[in-house]
Amino acid sequence: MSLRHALLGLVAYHPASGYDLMAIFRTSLAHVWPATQSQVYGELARLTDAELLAVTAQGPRGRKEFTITEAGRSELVRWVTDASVNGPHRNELLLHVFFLGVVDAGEARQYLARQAELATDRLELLRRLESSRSWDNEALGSYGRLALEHGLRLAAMERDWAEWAASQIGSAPTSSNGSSTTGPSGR
Amino acid sequence: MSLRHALLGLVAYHPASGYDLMAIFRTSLAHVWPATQSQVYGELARLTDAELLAVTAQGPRGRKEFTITEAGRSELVRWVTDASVNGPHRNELLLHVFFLGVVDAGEARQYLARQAELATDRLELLRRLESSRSWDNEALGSYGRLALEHGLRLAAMERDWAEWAASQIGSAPTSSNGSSTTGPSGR
DNA sequence: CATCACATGTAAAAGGTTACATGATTCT
DNA sequence: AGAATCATGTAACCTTTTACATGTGATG
Repeated sequence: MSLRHALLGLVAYHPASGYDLMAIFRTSLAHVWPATQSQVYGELARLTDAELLAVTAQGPRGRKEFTITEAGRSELVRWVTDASVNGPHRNELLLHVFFLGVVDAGEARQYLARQAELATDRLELLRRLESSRSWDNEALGSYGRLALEHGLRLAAMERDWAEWAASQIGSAPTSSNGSSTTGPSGR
Repeated sequence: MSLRHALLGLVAYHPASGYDLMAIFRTSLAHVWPATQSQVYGELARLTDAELLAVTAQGPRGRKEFTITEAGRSELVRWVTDASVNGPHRNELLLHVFFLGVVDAGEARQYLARQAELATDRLELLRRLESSRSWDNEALGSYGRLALEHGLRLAAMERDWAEWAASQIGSAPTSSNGSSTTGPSGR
Protein backbone atom coordinates (compact mmCIF):
# COMPACT_ATOMS: atom_id res chain seq x y z
CA MET A 1 0.00 0.00 0.00
CA SER A 2 2.72 2.45 -0.96
CA LEU A 3 0.66 4.88 -3.00
CA ARG A 4 -0.77 5.91 0.32
CA HIS A 5 2.67 6.70 1.66
CA ALA A 6 3.73 8.49 -1.50
CA LEU A 7 0.75 10.81 -1.06
CA LEU A 8 1.45 11.34 2.62
CA GLY A 9 5.06 12.14 1.78
CA LEU A 10 4.22 14.65 -0.92
CA VAL A 11 1.60 16.42 1.16
CA ALA A 12 3.99 16.46 4.14
CA TYR A 13 6.46 18.47 2.07
CA HIS A 14 3.82 20.90 1.02
CA PRO A 15 0.00 21.05 1.13
CA ALA A 16 -1.40 20.27 -2.30
CA SER A 17 -4.47 19.40 -4.36
CA GLY A 18 -5.00 16.17 -6.26
CA TYR A 19 -4.20 18.06 -9.42
CA ASP A 20 -0.89 19.32 -8.00
CA LEU A 21 -0.02 15.83 -6.87
CA MET A 22 -0.74 14.36 -10.28
CA ALA A 23 1.77 16.78 -11.80
CA ILE A 24 4.43 15.32 -9.51
CA PHE A 25 3.46 11.73 -10.32
CA ARG A 26 3.79 12.56 -14.01
CA THR A 27 7.29 14.02 -13.59
CA SER A 28 9.46 13.35 -10.54
CA LEU A 29 7.77 10.12 -9.52
CA ALA A 30 7.07 8.74 -12.99
CA HIS A 31 9.91 6.21 -12.83
CA VAL A 32 9.71 5.50 -9.13
CA TRP A 33 6.04 5.05 -8.37
CA PRO A 34 3.65 5.54 -11.28
CA ALA A 35 0.06 6.37 -10.39
CA THR A 36 -3.01 7.37 -12.32
CA GLN A 37 -5.37 10.26 -11.67
CA SER A 38 -8.09 7.80 -10.81
CA GLN A 39 -5.96 6.21 -8.15
CA VAL A 40 -4.78 9.50 -6.67
CA TYR A 41 -8.22 11.04 -6.19
CA GLY A 42 -9.55 7.81 -4.74
CA GLU A 43 -6.70 7.41 -2.30
CA LEU A 44 -6.91 11.06 -1.20
CA ALA A 45 -10.54 10.50 -0.29
CA ARG A 46 -9.63 7.38 1.69
CA LEU A 47 -6.77 9.15 3.45
CA THR A 48 -9.10 11.98 4.42
CA ASP A 49 -11.64 9.48 5.71
CA ALA A 50 -8.92 7.86 7.78
CA GLU A 51 -7.91 11.31 9.07
CA LEU A 52 -4.33 11.02 7.89
CA LEU A 53 -4.98 14.00 5.63
CA ALA A 54 -7.39 16.91 6.02
CA VAL A 55 -8.87 19.39 3.56
CA THR A 56 -7.59 22.75 4.78
CA ALA A 57 -8.57 25.04 1.92
CA GLN A 58 -10.92 25.24 -1.01
CA GLY A 59 -9.96 26.96 -4.23
CA PRO A 60 -11.59 28.20 -7.43
CA ARG A 61 -12.75 25.14 -9.39
CA GLY A 62 -13.74 22.89 -6.55
CA ARG A 63 -10.08 22.69 -5.71
CA LYS A 64 -9.36 21.03 -2.37
CA GLU A 65 -6.05 21.56 -0.69
CA PHE A 66 -4.90 18.69 1.50
CA THR A 67 -2.65 19.00 4.54
CA ILE A 68 -1.13 16.16 6.52
CA THR A 69 -2.49 15.57 10.04
CA GLU A 70 -0.46 14.58 13.09
CA ALA A 71 -1.64 10.99 12.68
CA GLY A 72 -0.66 11.14 9.01
CA ARG A 73 2.80 12.42 9.82
CA SER A 74 3.50 9.73 12.38
CA GLU A 75 2.36 7.03 9.96
CA LEU A 76 4.68 8.52 7.34
CA VAL A 77 7.64 8.59 9.74
CA ARG A 78 6.98 5.02 10.78
CA TRP A 79 6.95 3.89 7.16
CA VAL A 80 9.89 5.95 5.94
CA THR A 81 12.32 4.64 8.54
CA ASP A 82 11.19 1.03 8.22
CA ALA A 83 13.91 -0.63 6.16
CA SER A 84 12.02 -3.93 6.13
CA VAL A 85 9.31 -2.53 3.87
CA ASN A 86 10.01 -4.03 0.49
CA GLY A 87 7.32 -5.20 -1.84
CA PRO A 88 7.94 -7.84 -4.50
CA HIS A 89 10.19 -6.69 -7.29
CA ARG A 90 9.26 -7.59 -10.85
CA ASN A 91 11.72 -7.27 -13.68
CA GLU A 92 10.36 -7.76 -17.16
CA LEU A 93 13.80 -7.45 -18.74
CA LEU A 94 15.09 -10.43 -16.79
CA LEU A 95 11.97 -12.38 -17.62
CA HIS A 96 12.83 -11.91 -21.28
CA VAL A 97 16.40 -12.98 -20.62
CA PHE A 98 15.30 -16.20 -18.94
CA PHE A 99 13.46 -17.24 -22.08
CA LEU A 100 15.89 -16.01 -24.70
CA GLY A 101 16.64 -19.68 -25.32
CA VAL A 102 13.57 -19.95 -27.54
CA VAL A 103 15.23 -17.88 -30.26
CA ASP A 104 18.59 -18.40 -31.95
CA ALA A 105 21.83 -16.90 -30.64
CA GLY A 106 21.86 -14.11 -33.21
CA GLU A 107 18.45 -12.85 -32.22
CA ALA A 108 19.29 -13.14 -28.54
CA ARG A 109 22.47 -11.12 -29.03
CA GLN A 110 20.54 -8.52 -30.96
CA TYR A 111 17.97 -8.25 -28.19
CA LEU A 112 20.68 -7.63 -25.60
CA ALA A 113 22.48 -5.12 -27.81
CA ARG A 114 19.19 -3.21 -28.14
CA GLN A 115 18.82 -3.22 -24.35
CA ALA A 116 22.32 -1.78 -24.05
CA GLU A 117 21.27 1.03 -26.38
CA LEU A 118 18.11 1.70 -24.42
CA ALA A 119 20.10 1.86 -21.17
CA THR A 120 22.51 4.30 -22.80
CA ASP A 121 19.58 6.49 -23.79
CA ARG A 122 18.20 6.44 -20.25
CA LEU A 123 21.62 7.37 -18.92
CA GLU A 124 21.85 10.28 -21.33
CA LEU A 125 18.39 11.50 -20.36
CA LEU A 126 19.24 11.44 -16.67
CA ARG A 127 22.53 13.21 -17.25
CA ARG A 128 20.68 16.01 -19.00
CA LEU A 129 18.19 16.14 -16.12
CA GLU A 130 21.09 16.36 -13.69
CA SER A 131 22.65 19.25 -15.60
CA SER A 132 19.39 21.15 -15.88
CA ARG A 133 19.05 21.05 -12.12
CA SER A 134 15.38 21.95 -12.45
CA TRP A 135 14.73 19.30 -9.87
CA ASP A 136 16.81 20.65 -7.05
CA ASN A 137 14.91 23.72 -6.06
CA GLU A 138 11.76 21.69 -5.75
CA ALA A 139 10.37 20.23 -2.58
CA LEU A 140 12.00 16.86 -3.18
CA GLY A 141 15.35 18.43 -3.97
CA SER A 142 17.96 17.28 -1.54
CA TYR A 143 16.81 13.68 -1.38
CA GLY A 144 15.65 13.60 -4.98
CA ARG A 145 19.32 14.11 -5.82
CA LEU A 146 20.13 10.78 -4.17
CA ALA A 147 17.39 9.09 -6.16
CA LEU A 148 18.74 10.61 -9.38
CA GLU A 149 22.20 9.24 -8.62
CA HIS A 150 20.62 5.81 -8.12
CA GLY A 151 19.06 6.11 -11.55
CA LEU A 152 22.38 7.11 -13.12
CA ARG A 153 24.21 4.19 -11.58
CA LEU A 154 21.44 1.77 -12.51
CA ALA A 155 21.40 2.88 -16.14
CA ALA A 156 25.21 2.59 -16.37
CA MET A 157 25.09 -0.85 -14.78
CA GLU A 158 22.42 -2.08 -17.15
CA ARG A 159 24.27 -0.76 -20.18
CA ASP A 160 27.46 -2.54 -19.09
CA TRP A 161 25.63 -5.71 -18.17
CA ALA A 162 23.73 -5.88 -21.46
CA GLU A 163 26.94 -5.41 -23.45
CA TRP A 164 28.66 -8.09 -21.41
CA ALA A 165 25.65 -10.42 -21.75
CA ALA A 166 25.58 -9.95 -25.54
CA SER A 167 29.26 -10.83 -25.66
CA GLN A 168 28.64 -14.01 -23.69
CA ILE A 169 26.33 -15.48 -26.27
CA GLY A 170 28.14 -17.80 -28.59
CA SER A 171 27.21 -18.36 -32.20
CA ALA A 172 26.06 -21.92 -31.52
CA PRO A 173 22.48 -21.91 -32.81
CA THR A 174 19.68 -23.09 -30.58
CA SER A 175 17.11 -25.48 -31.98
CA SER A 176 13.65 -24.07 -32.51
CA ASN A 177 12.22 -25.68 -29.41
CA GLY A 178 15.15 -25.22 -27.08
CA SER A 179 14.37 -28.30 -25.01
CA SER A 180 17.19 -30.55 -26.13
CA THR A 181 20.19 -28.30 -26.62
CA THR A 182 21.86 -26.76 -23.62
CA GLY A 183 22.70 -23.64 -25.57
CA PRO A 184 25.94 -21.71 -25.91
CA SER A 185 29.31 -22.43 -24.33
CA GLY A 186 28.91 -24.17 -21.02
CA ARG A 187 30.49 -21.48 -18.83
CA MET B 1 0.28 -9.43 -18.96
CA SER B 2 3.66 -10.99 -18.38
CA LEU B 3 2.65 -13.86 -16.16
CA ARG B 4 1.20 -15.34 -19.31
CA HIS B 5 4.56 -15.14 -21.03
CA ALA B 6 6.43 -16.47 -18.05
CA LEU B 7 4.22 -19.56 -18.15
CA LEU B 8 4.61 -19.94 -21.89
CA GLY B 9 8.37 -19.65 -21.49
CA LEU B 10 8.59 -22.23 -18.74
CA VAL B 11 6.36 -24.73 -20.51
CA ALA B 12 8.31 -24.16 -23.75
CA TYR B 13 11.49 -25.33 -21.98
CA HIS B 14 9.78 -28.36 -20.66
CA PRO B 15 6.17 -29.61 -20.32
CA ALA B 16 5.02 -29.19 -16.72
CA SER B 17 2.10 -29.20 -14.32
CA GLY B 18 0.88 -26.22 -12.33
CA TYR B 19 2.57 -27.72 -9.33
CA ASP B 20 5.90 -28.02 -11.14
CA LEU B 21 5.62 -24.45 -12.34
CA MET B 22 4.89 -23.16 -8.85
CA ALA B 23 8.15 -24.72 -7.66
CA ILE B 24 10.00 -22.62 -10.26
CA PHE B 25 8.15 -19.45 -9.29
CA ARG B 26 9.13 -20.06 -5.67
CA THR B 27 12.81 -20.49 -6.52
CA SER B 28 14.34 -19.30 -9.81
CA LEU B 29 11.69 -16.70 -10.60
CA ALA B 30 11.00 -15.50 -7.05
CA HIS B 31 12.96 -12.28 -7.51
CA VAL B 32 12.14 -11.74 -11.14
CA TRP B 33 8.44 -12.40 -11.47
CA PRO B 34 6.64 -13.47 -8.29
CA ALA B 35 3.36 -15.32 -8.77
CA THR B 36 0.96 -17.09 -6.47
CA GLN B 37 -0.54 -20.54 -6.87
CA SER B 38 -3.92 -18.98 -7.37
CA GLN B 39 -2.65 -16.91 -10.25
CA VAL B 40 -0.77 -19.75 -11.91
CA TYR B 41 -3.65 -22.22 -11.98
CA GLY B 42 -6.00 -19.53 -13.22
CA GLU B 43 -3.71 -18.41 -15.99
CA LEU B 44 -2.97 -21.99 -17.08
CA ALA B 45 -6.70 -22.51 -17.54
CA ARG B 46 -6.97 -19.30 -19.57
CA LEU B 47 -3.93 -20.24 -21.70
CA THR B 48 -5.46 -23.64 -22.39
CA ASP B 49 -8.75 -21.98 -23.36
CA ALA B 50 -6.85 -19.70 -25.71
CA GLU B 51 -5.07 -22.78 -27.15
CA LEU B 52 -1.59 -21.44 -26.41
CA LEU B 53 -1.10 -24.42 -24.12
CA ALA B 54 -2.60 -27.90 -24.23
CA VAL B 55 -3.03 -30.64 -21.64
CA THR B 56 -0.97 -33.51 -23.02
CA ALA B 57 -0.90 -35.93 -20.10
CA GLN B 58 -2.74 -36.72 -16.89
CA GLY B 59 -0.94 -38.00 -13.81
CA PRO B 60 -1.74 -39.57 -10.45
CA ARG B 61 -3.51 -36.93 -8.35
CA GLY B 62 -5.45 -35.17 -11.04
CA ARG B 63 -2.12 -33.92 -12.33
CA LYS B 64 -2.32 -32.22 -15.72
CA GLU B 65 0.78 -31.80 -17.78
CA PHE B 66 0.80 -28.78 -20.08
CA THR B 67 2.67 -28.51 -23.35
CA ILE B 68 3.06 -25.40 -25.50
CA THR B 69 1.20 -25.32 -28.82
CA GLU B 70 2.50 -23.85 -32.06
CA ALA B 71 0.39 -20.74 -31.49
CA GLY B 72 1.80 -20.51 -27.97
CA ARG B 73 5.34 -20.76 -29.20
CA SER B 74 4.95 -18.06 -31.79
CA GLU B 75 3.38 -15.72 -29.24
CA LEU B 76 6.31 -16.43 -26.93
CA VAL B 77 8.87 -15.72 -29.65
CA ARG B 78 7.10 -12.49 -30.57
CA TRP B 79 7.18 -11.34 -26.95
CA VAL B 80 10.72 -12.44 -26.13
CA THR B 81 12.34 -10.54 -28.98
CA ASP B 82 10.27 -7.40 -28.48
CA ALA B 83 12.62 -4.97 -26.72
CA SER B 84 9.88 -2.37 -26.42
CA VAL B 85 7.96 -4.44 -23.89
CA ASN B 86 8.60 -2.74 -20.59
CA GLY B 87 6.01 -2.30 -17.94
CA PRO B 88 6.14 0.49 -15.35
CA HIS B 89 8.90 0.06 -12.85
CA ARG B 90 8.13 0.70 -9.18
CA ASN B 91 10.90 1.13 -6.65
CA GLU B 92 9.84 1.26 -3.03
CA LEU B 93 13.40 1.97 -1.86
CA LEU B 94 13.54 5.17 -3.89
CA LEU B 95 10.11 6.16 -2.67
CA HIS B 96 11.49 6.00 0.86
CA VAL B 97 14.50 8.05 -0.18
CA PHE B 98 12.33 10.79 -1.66
CA PHE B 99 10.66 11.29 1.69
CA LEU B 100 13.62 10.87 3.99
CA GLY B 101 13.36 14.61 4.58
CA VAL B 102 10.62 14.02 7.16
CA VAL B 103 13.12 12.55 9.62
CA ASP B 104 16.35 14.04 10.90
CA ALA B 105 19.73 13.51 9.20
CA GLY B 106 20.83 10.89 11.72
CA GLU B 107 17.84 8.68 11.10
CA ALA B 108 18.12 9.15 7.36
CA ARG B 109 21.79 8.15 7.43
CA GLN B 110 20.90 5.12 9.52
CA TYR B 111 18.22 4.08 7.06
CA LEU B 112 20.67 4.23 4.16
CA ALA B 113 23.35 2.38 6.10
CA ARG B 114 20.82 -0.37 6.75
CA GLN B 115 20.02 -0.53 3.03
CA ALA B 116 23.73 -0.92 2.32
CA GLU B 117 23.80 -3.87 4.70
CA LEU B 118 20.76 -5.45 3.11
CA ALA B 119 22.33 -5.08 -0.34
CA THR B 120 25.51 -6.70 0.96
CA ASP B 121 23.45 -9.62 2.23
CA ARG B 122 21.72 -10.02 -1.12
CA LEU B 123 25.09 -9.96 -2.85
CA GLU B 124 26.43 -12.64 -0.53
CA LEU B 125 23.37 -14.79 -1.13
CA LEU B 126 23.75 -14.55 -4.89
CA ARG B 127 27.45 -15.31 -4.72
CA ARG B 128 26.68 -18.48 -2.80
CA LEU B 129 24.03 -19.37 -5.37
CA GLU B 130 26.57 -18.83 -8.13
CA SER B 131 29.10 -21.12 -6.46
CA SER B 132 26.55 -23.83 -5.79
CA ARG B 133 25.81 -24.05 -9.51
CA SER B 134 22.51 -25.75 -8.72
CA TRP B 135 20.97 -23.43 -11.25
CA ASP B 136 23.01 -24.34 -14.26
CA ASN B 137 21.89 -27.85 -14.93
CA GLU B 138 18.31 -26.73 -14.91
CA ALA B 139 16.23 -25.78 -17.88
CA LEU B 140 16.88 -22.08 -17.43
CA GLY B 141 20.61 -22.61 -17.08
CA SER B 142 22.44 -20.84 -19.83
CA TYR B 143 20.35 -17.69 -19.79
CA GLY B 144 19.66 -17.85 -16.08
CA ARG B 145 23.38 -17.28 -15.69
CA LEU B 146 23.01 -13.89 -17.38
CA ALA B 147 20.14 -13.01 -15.06
CA LEU B 148 22.22 -14.03 -12.07
CA GLU B 149 25.03 -11.73 -13.18
CA HIS B 150 22.49 -8.91 -13.46
CA GLY B 151 21.48 -9.59 -9.87
CA LEU B 152 25.09 -9.57 -8.70
CA ARG B 153 25.81 -6.27 -10.40
CA LEU B 154 22.60 -4.74 -9.12
CA ALA B 155 23.28 -5.74 -5.53
CA ALA B 156 26.83 -4.38 -5.71
CA MET B 157 25.57 -1.14 -7.24
CA GLU B 158 22.94 -0.69 -4.55
CA ARG B 159 25.42 -1.36 -1.78
CA ASP B 160 27.83 1.23 -3.17
CA TRP B 161 25.08 3.73 -3.84
CA ALA B 162 23.59 3.39 -0.35
CA GLU B 163 27.01 3.88 1.25
CA TRP B 164 27.63 6.93 -0.91
CA ALA B 165 24.15 8.30 -0.19
CA ALA B 166 24.62 7.88 3.57
CA SER B 167 27.89 9.78 3.31
CA GLN B 168 26.15 12.63 1.50
CA ILE B 169 23.76 13.32 4.33
CA GLY B 170 24.59 15.98 6.82
CA SER B 171 27.28 17.60 4.71
CA ALA B 172 24.72 20.01 3.26
CA PRO B 173 21.43 20.26 5.17
CA THR B 174 19.31 22.28 2.72
CA SER B 175 21.24 23.00 -0.43
CA SER B 176 22.82 20.32 -2.55
CA ASN B 177 26.49 19.67 -2.92
CA GLY B 178 26.45 18.46 -6.50
CA SER B 179 29.67 16.51 -7.09
CA SER B 180 29.85 12.80 -6.65
CA THR B 181 33.10 11.08 -5.79
CA THR B 182 32.01 7.65 -6.95
CA GLY B 183 29.65 8.31 -9.82
CA PRO B 184 28.92 5.82 -12.59
CA SER B 185 31.59 5.20 -15.16
CA GLY B 186 31.32 7.57 -18.05
CA ARG B 187 32.04 6.82 -21.68
C1' DC C 1 -15.94 33.34 -27.66
C1' DA C 2 -13.06 29.60 -28.17
C1' DT C 3 -9.46 27.12 -26.37
C1' DC C 4 -6.45 25.67 -22.88
C1' DA C 5 -5.34 24.65 -18.25
C1' DC C 6 -7.40 23.68 -13.96
C1' DA C 7 -9.95 20.50 -11.29
C1' DT C 8 -12.57 16.49 -9.65
C1' DG C 9 -14.79 12.49 -9.87
C1' DT C 10 -17.00 7.43 -11.33
C1' DA C 11 -17.21 2.74 -13.58
C1' DA C 12 -15.57 -1.37 -15.48
C1' DA C 13 -12.04 -4.55 -16.10
C1' DA C 14 -7.64 -6.65 -15.38
C1' DG C 15 -4.03 -8.15 -12.46
C1' DG C 16 -2.43 -9.65 -7.97
C1' DT C 17 -2.77 -11.31 -2.86
C1' DT C 18 -4.62 -13.98 0.92
C1' DA C 19 -7.27 -17.39 2.68
C1' DC C 20 -9.98 -21.30 2.34
C1' DA C 21 -11.09 -26.02 0.76
C1' DT C 22 -10.35 -30.65 -0.70
C1' DG C 23 -8.41 -34.85 -1.75
C1' DA C 24 -4.73 -38.46 -3.37
C1' DT C 25 -0.29 -40.72 -2.88
C1' DT C 26 4.00 -41.75 -0.83
C1' DC C 27 7.05 -42.43 2.95
C1' DT C 28 8.31 -43.73 7.60
C1' DA D 1 -1.56 -45.02 10.98
C1' DG D 2 0.11 -40.43 10.61
C1' DA D 3 2.75 -37.02 8.32
C1' DA D 4 4.60 -34.94 4.42
C1' DT D 5 4.18 -34.03 -0.25
C1' DC D 6 1.70 -33.82 -4.44
C1' DA D 7 -2.02 -31.66 -6.71
C1' DT D 8 -5.85 -28.63 -8.00
C1' DG D 9 -9.14 -25.37 -7.41
C1' DT D 10 -12.44 -21.22 -5.56
C1' DA D 11 -13.78 -16.78 -3.13
C1' DA D 12 -13.04 -12.36 -1.31
C1' DC D 13 -10.48 -8.53 -1.41
C1' DC D 14 -7.17 -5.02 -2.84
C1' DT D 15 -4.55 -2.49 -6.41
C1' DT D 16 -3.90 -0.80 -10.91
C1' DT D 17 -5.31 0.53 -15.60
C1' DT D 18 -8.35 2.48 -18.99
C1' DA D 19 -12.04 5.03 -20.23
C1' DC D 20 -15.70 8.03 -19.50
C1' DA D 21 -17.87 12.24 -17.67
C1' DT D 22 -18.34 16.93 -16.16
C1' DG D 23 -17.59 21.59 -15.09
C1' DT D 24 -14.83 26.29 -14.00
C1' DG D 25 -11.62 30.00 -14.77
C1' DA D 26 -8.08 32.41 -17.39
C1' DT D 27 -6.11 34.05 -21.78
C1' DG D 28 -5.82 35.66 -26.38
